[in-house]
Amino acid sequence: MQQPAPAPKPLRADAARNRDKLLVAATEVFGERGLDAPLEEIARRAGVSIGTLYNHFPTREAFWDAIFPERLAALEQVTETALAAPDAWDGFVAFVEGLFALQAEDRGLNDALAQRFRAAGEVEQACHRGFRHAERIIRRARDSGQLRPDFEPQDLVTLIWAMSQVIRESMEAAPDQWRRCLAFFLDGLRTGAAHPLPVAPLTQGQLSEVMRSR
Amino acid sequence: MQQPAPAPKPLRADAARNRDKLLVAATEVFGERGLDAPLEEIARRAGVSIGTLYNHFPTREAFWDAIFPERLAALEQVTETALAAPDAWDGFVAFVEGLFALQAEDRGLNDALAQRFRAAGEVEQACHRGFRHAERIIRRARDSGQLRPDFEPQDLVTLIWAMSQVIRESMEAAPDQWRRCLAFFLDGLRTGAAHPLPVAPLTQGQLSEVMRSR
DNA sequence: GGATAACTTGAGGTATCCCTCAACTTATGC
DNA sequence: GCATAAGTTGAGGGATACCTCAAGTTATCC
Repeated sequence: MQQPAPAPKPLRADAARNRDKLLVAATEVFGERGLDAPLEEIARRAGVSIGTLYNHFPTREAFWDAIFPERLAALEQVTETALAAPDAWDGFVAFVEGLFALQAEDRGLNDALAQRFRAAGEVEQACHRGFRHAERIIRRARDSGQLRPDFEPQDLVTLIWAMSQVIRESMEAAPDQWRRCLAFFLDGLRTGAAHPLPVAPLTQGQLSEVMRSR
Repeated sequence: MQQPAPAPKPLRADAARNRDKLLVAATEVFGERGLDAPLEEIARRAGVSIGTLYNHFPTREAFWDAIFPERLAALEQVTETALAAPDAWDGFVAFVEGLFALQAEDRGLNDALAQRFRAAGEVEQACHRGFRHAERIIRRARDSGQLRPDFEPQDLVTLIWAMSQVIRESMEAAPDQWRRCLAFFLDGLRTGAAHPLPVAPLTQGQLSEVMRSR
């Protein structure tokens, strides 16, 4: 029923070793320098020629497909913990804190979630699933009366944009600052803090346009 | 007492014309594409060779020094309006809204204020002055009891990082979204909304380190 | 150990952007 | 008008990064 891979094709021993070295290097390099890091740096750090890199990963995106599922699994862990929290607000807070903590650990993930790079394939799938789960966390917190009722799931996207920049800029000099910024933001998301909003949330169309570009 | 310019040197008529065309083009190009726009695009749009561009503006920063003082004057206008507001909180809100509205109009200014590029010379001076004024606006709003007392002037820097990314990402598809995001944030900055913060504000040292890098 | 398919290599072509400078053009003052 | 200083030009050299492919190397199977 699932037809997993058309032709798994076992790799030759040396090729498998090189693939692994490339993946390790790519994880490091993307994590440190972001998703636009030069591929040649990855090849160099893996101790492999640029040709071999392209042999195993014909595009930059192929790396992402190989790297991010694991990272996004960590995110799913965060999601589950959040949904399991006895208090809905605490769950919501745990979710965003966990999410941003992951982004703060990995510049590549930060770039990916901030939509600074067009996700495709596996990564896009996982993002969709993640967003679906986030919706549940948001609705639950709203229904409990603690998260302000006009905070829509789309607003999470905006929040991620905002925090991703704070994380990026303060990463070296003050790696915890994003928590302070988030705390301000969260204080504005409590029902008791809510004042009328001046602008409607992103529409579905705007959302996908925003995702499409770049 | 002031010794304004060591040698003003009147330009030849055609040179002055070219300089103007370059400034107009640079304002457009930086405004549309950000501070890392290719200089060759500016020369092209000015209808002038790349050599002439370098003749008038030997570095990218020279353009900024020529362009931004005017833009930053608009910011000073915003500042004054904010300080003149009868209500201190309204003044604070007017200040941040005015600031981000300017950033939303001009990708270059957005880049500059988000510290995405090392400012130097005139621009840096103007930023310092602007920050000094912002401090007064913040203190005034705190003293009035409306802005939460633990919001420090340094936190404005973080807020600017956050909003600059939101502005950049939503610029085309939903150019007003930043106002919604800011509204959430502002609701968290009212005294009534305040909960204890988990992290201390940026120290002076961290602040200047952050400014130094990139 | 040899044949063969699998894999690796890295020089080199493309592209973009930076910046310079020797040769040319033109405004200006006499 | 003409001499000259002022200004303009754009080819070209330097960097960086992308990606390809013909030639060379190596694991694997018998």
